[in-house]
Amino acid sequence: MVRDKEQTRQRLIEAVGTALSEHGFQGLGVNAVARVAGVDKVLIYRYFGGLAELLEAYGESQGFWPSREEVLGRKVAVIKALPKAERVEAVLLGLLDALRQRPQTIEVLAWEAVQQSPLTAMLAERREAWSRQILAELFDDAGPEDRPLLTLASLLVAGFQYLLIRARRGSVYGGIALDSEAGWAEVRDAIRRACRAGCN
Amino acid sequence: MVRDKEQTRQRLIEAVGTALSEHGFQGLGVNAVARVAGVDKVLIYRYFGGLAELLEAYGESQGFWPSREEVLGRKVAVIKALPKAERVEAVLLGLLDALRQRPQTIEVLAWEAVQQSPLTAMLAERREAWSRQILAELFDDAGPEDRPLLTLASLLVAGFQYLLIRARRGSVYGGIALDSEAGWAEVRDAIRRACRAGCN
DNA sequence: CTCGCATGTCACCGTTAGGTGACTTTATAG
DNA sequence: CTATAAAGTCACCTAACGGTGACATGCGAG
Repeated sequence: MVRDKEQTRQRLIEAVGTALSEHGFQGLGVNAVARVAGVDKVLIYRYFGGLAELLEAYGESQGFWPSREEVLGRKVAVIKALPKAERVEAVLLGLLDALRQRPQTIEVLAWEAVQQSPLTAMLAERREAWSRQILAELFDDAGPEDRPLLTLASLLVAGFQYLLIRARRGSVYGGIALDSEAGWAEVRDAIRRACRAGCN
Repeated sequence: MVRDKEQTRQRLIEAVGTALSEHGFQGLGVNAVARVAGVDKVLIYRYFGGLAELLEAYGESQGFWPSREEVLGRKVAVIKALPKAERVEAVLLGLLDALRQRPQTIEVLAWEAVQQSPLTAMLAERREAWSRQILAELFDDAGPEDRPLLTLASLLVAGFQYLLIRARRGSVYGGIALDSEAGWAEVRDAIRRACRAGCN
């Protein structure tokens, strides 16, 4: 044993991610996390106060939601110069690809969709704040007349997030092959088409 | 006590629906269902073999997935005469309204999205079969060139199903007010716009 | 009427969960 | 060296779960 409080805290936080990837948010509990961390569960209470606070720390430490750079690349200025519909397209496709790299985030999204608890409420609020921020940054020239376009964007995000959630375990949805790159190429194509519809 | 096997079976099946509406698929277990039915849990094993088979019976009894009439109204012939994009639009809007009337079905959809089990696999397969059937009936004239349109349709269905799932407990997603009729009107409008994009 | 079987009740088992108090070990300040 | 407080271990509690065997009860055939 190392007898180092900070390191043990860190191991617990990482164990949350591991447990999420391996067994999903179901079965995520004090006992499971402690088991994965190889640590006594009582330390969760001592160091964090409880599972809720540990999960909160996990949410802070990991940027479990992708950063703006991860979604947009480094070309924010380029994107801002595009017409609105193409801006939406760039954000959506970037977000899709970023999320596909983050199984733990998808797991949290699934959780959020299914359970309402103080923790998931916090995560949901953070996600909403994130989208408001993107909006403010990339669409500062948007007025009420762009509301339909932005609603369409949210609907499309909802759509591929749902597909990502189902792809964790299932392999096909509505004829789309979720386990093949070809299937996701079709999804990307559908997003592009839908965005073009938003402009008029 | 009534001492009527068939009636008790029926009460158990109905209790599944009640338990689903009241407490969600989480916490749906032998004990909970028996409690709601006001019946001893051992009867679930005696009459059905176990919870899985009881749930299967629930899936059969309730048309928990809406019928074609419920989605399309009685005007199938009229819809078939429309251009493809408008046909998609009619199906999607009909499905959205039908699902909004069926909280239990939405609960099952959430479940399906989150847990992979023999039962949810069966439900998922049934849903896929349903969509294949709609496709065959309404789009018998569709060729490979319509594949993008149908992918877009599936993406939009995924989108509003996700919104329906979140609307059970949350109230806002990506700026859309899920607890107000105005929010859903925006969603419907976005679906219409996206469908129009599919034709070219 | 009464006997037998179908119907329904009850008590109990093992397991797992969240949670807590009391214990042991180790680093370090004095 | 030693006292002490932090760090970590252990044993145990209650509750809920899925599941099962033994029991009580009422209906209907003979």
